[in-house]
Amino acid sequence: MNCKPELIETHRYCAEVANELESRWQSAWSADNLNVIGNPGDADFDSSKPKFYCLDMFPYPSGAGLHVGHPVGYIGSDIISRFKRMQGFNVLHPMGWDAFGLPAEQYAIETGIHPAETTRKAIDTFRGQLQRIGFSYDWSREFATIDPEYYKWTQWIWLKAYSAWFDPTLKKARPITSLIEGLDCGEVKPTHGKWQDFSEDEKTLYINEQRLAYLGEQIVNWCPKLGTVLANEEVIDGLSERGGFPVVRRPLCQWMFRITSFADRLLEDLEDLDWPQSTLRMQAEWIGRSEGADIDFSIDGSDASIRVYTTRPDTLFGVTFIVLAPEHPIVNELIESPPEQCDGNALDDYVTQARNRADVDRMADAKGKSGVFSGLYATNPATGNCIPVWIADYVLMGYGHGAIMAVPAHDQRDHAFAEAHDIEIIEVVKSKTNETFSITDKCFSGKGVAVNSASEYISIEGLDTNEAMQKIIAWLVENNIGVAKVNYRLRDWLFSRQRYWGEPFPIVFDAKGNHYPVEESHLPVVLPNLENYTPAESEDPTPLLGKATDWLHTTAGEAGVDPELLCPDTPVTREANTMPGWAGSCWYEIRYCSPQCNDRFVASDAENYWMGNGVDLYIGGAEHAVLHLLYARFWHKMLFDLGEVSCNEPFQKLFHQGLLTSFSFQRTNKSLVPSDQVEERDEKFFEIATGEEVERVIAKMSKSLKNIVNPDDIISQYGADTLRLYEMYMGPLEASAPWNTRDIVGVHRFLQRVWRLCTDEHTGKMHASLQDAPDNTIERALATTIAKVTHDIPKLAYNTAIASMIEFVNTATSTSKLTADQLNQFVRLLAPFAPHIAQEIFAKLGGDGYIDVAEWPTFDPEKLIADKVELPVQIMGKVRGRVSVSTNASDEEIEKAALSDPNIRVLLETLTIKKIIIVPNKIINIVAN
RNA sequence: GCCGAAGUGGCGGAAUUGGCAGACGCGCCGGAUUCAAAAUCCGGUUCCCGUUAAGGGAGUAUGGGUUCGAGUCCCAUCUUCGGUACCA
Repeated sequence: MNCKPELIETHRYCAEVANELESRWQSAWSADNLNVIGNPGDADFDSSKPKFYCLDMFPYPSGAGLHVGHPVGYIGSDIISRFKRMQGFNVLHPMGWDAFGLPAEQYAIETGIHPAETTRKAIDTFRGQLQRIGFSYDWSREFATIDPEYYKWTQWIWLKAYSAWFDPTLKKARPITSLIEGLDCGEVKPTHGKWQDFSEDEKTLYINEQRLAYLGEQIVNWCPKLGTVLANEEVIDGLSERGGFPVVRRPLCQWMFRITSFADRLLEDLEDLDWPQSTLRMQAEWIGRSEGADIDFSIDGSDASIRVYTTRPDTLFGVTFIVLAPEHPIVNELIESPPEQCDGNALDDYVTQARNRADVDRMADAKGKSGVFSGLYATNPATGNCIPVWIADYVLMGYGHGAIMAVPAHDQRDHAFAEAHDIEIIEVVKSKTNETFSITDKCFSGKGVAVNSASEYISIEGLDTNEAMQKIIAWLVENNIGVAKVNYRLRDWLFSRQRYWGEPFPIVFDAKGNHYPVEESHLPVVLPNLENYTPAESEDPTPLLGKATDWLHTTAGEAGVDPELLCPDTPVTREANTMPGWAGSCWYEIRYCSPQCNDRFVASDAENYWMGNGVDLYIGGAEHAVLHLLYARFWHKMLFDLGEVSCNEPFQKLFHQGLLTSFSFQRTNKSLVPSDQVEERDEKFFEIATGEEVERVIAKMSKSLKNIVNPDDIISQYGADTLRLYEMYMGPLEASAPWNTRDIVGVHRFLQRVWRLCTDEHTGKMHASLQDAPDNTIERALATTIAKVTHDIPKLAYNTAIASMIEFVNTATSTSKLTADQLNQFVRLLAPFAPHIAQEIFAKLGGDGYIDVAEWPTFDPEKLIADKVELPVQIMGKVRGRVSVSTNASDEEIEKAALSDPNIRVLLETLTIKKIIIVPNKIINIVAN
């Protein structure tokens, strides 16, 4: 007898077999362009078929390569894409690279290697790793944001915004020429003065101020030593996170986007989107629309006044002080000539300190409620009372007018400040429900009834909050003190960076500082090479591209400025700032429709077909819930208004995949131990160095914790199909779950059993045992599985779909009565999840062509209905027995069956039946006592 | 602080509208097979009491409530994770 182990193992589904067949089919798919999809107008493209545009958030290709967390969302999108293809959809499923960004630039600073070189290399690594997982991307549509043919159009879109304004009457973006025409013919009035009286320079200035992309001053965190601007989170206590150098907050003139003009539409249009509730809410809160009033407080002994914004004008009688942000314009004047009661030096110190603190730090000592008295007094217009003006950093310059009317009785922060600085607290709103409430202990910020709210000027005494607000606003307007106002938290978008590795702006400046756009024919403005990438130490913010002097200084003609605007030999300076990382990701979903189009940013008919009502499914991490998704929506709306795209919203349905976490180990003092320094003994974990027991906890995958898992390793051990299946089987796609290498064997064994259903492991041949006549149990199990998988895939409930397939295979294995046709149907169900093994078995069964284009199995609903059903019988909600009845039995029959059950009969002997509840095909509950 | 999400066996997780809690997988236990082991196949596996069994009790973070019936609905509390803006 021959029992050499290697012979027995030869035809078992294992890593070698998986890897062999996976590479073989991947090559075949690629050679036959299986996943290349055409566009409307192409010879073999059927545009009468429904479309499904399934998009992944494209990755930033880091030098470290993929880890197993990256593919989670990609596997999810691949499954539904393959499913839709089998259901007869035209599926657009592309992939590309978000390739501008800081890490490559940092690396270039350290090594001198051009970011393009490292980025291209990283892209190759990523592409290779993704392809090995067997995704059905149409790689012919691949592009990177750093491709000049791509960023040419990023620059072009920016020019569109530069050449547009927001028409407040039509509530949409329009070409800037329509503004100029409107102003010239008097249809549009400037916000101040008469257009005819404007000088040419004033006119230009005014027009420039109206552009959707405009130059504005913004405060930035400048670190002179590092020669760079830092993000808020990179600044800790006024020092740079990297190196600990001083950081100053100072204004800088930069390109901005007028996203605030679109605030209303960005908010309203959220309603029609099929997005996670939590994300919709986060976007809405970020936009932060509020209704209230602007109110002017006159300063005593001066003609000037302070304008504040409030959401609660009804609390005007309770205003006992005013607070200005340290950055408020009046504060500068105070420092220069301090009033009598104001300590100018102390104020100067406070303002300097506050200005250089990040908002995060201001937030940190919320309890301190620091502030300085300004020496000024203002008048409360409702009471005529004289109230002090304070300066405190809990008021931010970036919101409202940088000044507030403080109502300590009804605002948490004002209350804390008043307590700290001994300022009067006057209650002006009484809660309708909580009568025993004491305003000296804490504030009441809800709505209620106005009290203490009458004076010789106006009374709102006894009015409900809403009525009170209306009445006081009417009075404010009548007396020219204030006006109703809608306010947004959203600020205009700062779009300049002083970096190298980003898209250059297609714009130049003349000697006087006037700006001129580069004409489309001269796009792209290509990023010049630099000798080295280290920023220069400097007191003034300087863009890195300023080093490329040859490129920087040119002539209008060479740069491509319209000769009618500027004589071609005029010397000009190029814009040396670059666009931020967000730029490329703001419109990539559009470009995928026709990535090779070179006469337009997208071919209209392709955009029309694929974008239709927007991307049908957009999968990506929740960390992009606000910024990326808001910015992309803004660009899309702008392009829609200007007639460049056909729909109003880019992403119809959005899904966030969960974070893939990993295990880590924690000492008793809560510090973490890298995973390679821990050993497992008897299901307990010990730190090797100390022998101390450590606790296994969930943590993010990180280099320092040594708990990163590389998909390549998993594939070489089990194959790509096992990796795909495991990542989807771990739990719901939207939930975070810890990677546990131990569990992978489960799905691998499942694939082995699938393999064994048709393959003799000794010979590698097809089983002769496949039946001809279908068995009823198997038929029903198969129908159930088809129903479950077909139902679960559109919900992206892959874990339960896989569980039902496992159940089917277990049934098929234990009965061994499967027919070739049943197996064929089953592998078609499996194909979206584990495409390679499914394809191999499909081919072995004599399937025609590729399984990817085979038909999705259907089932006869009749087969799902059993003729008998077992019902649990409860007495007072506890299961005491079970009866078997026919599915269509009447309530009387069921009741009779339940009461005649011996167990039930015994139990009921001492009880009186009050009621019997029968839930059809579910349960019987006898109410008795 | 505020907002959002979530707490179910030893572990990952199942559970249409309130209707048999623990599907499926891992791990563990037992059996078949084997000289033996691996692999495979079959069976068991929430906890407690019941020496086995029949059976009983408890149980979905905690404490209340609604209901014939609650993992699911309501109120309060605790814990964890994610987001963040002292937003007037």
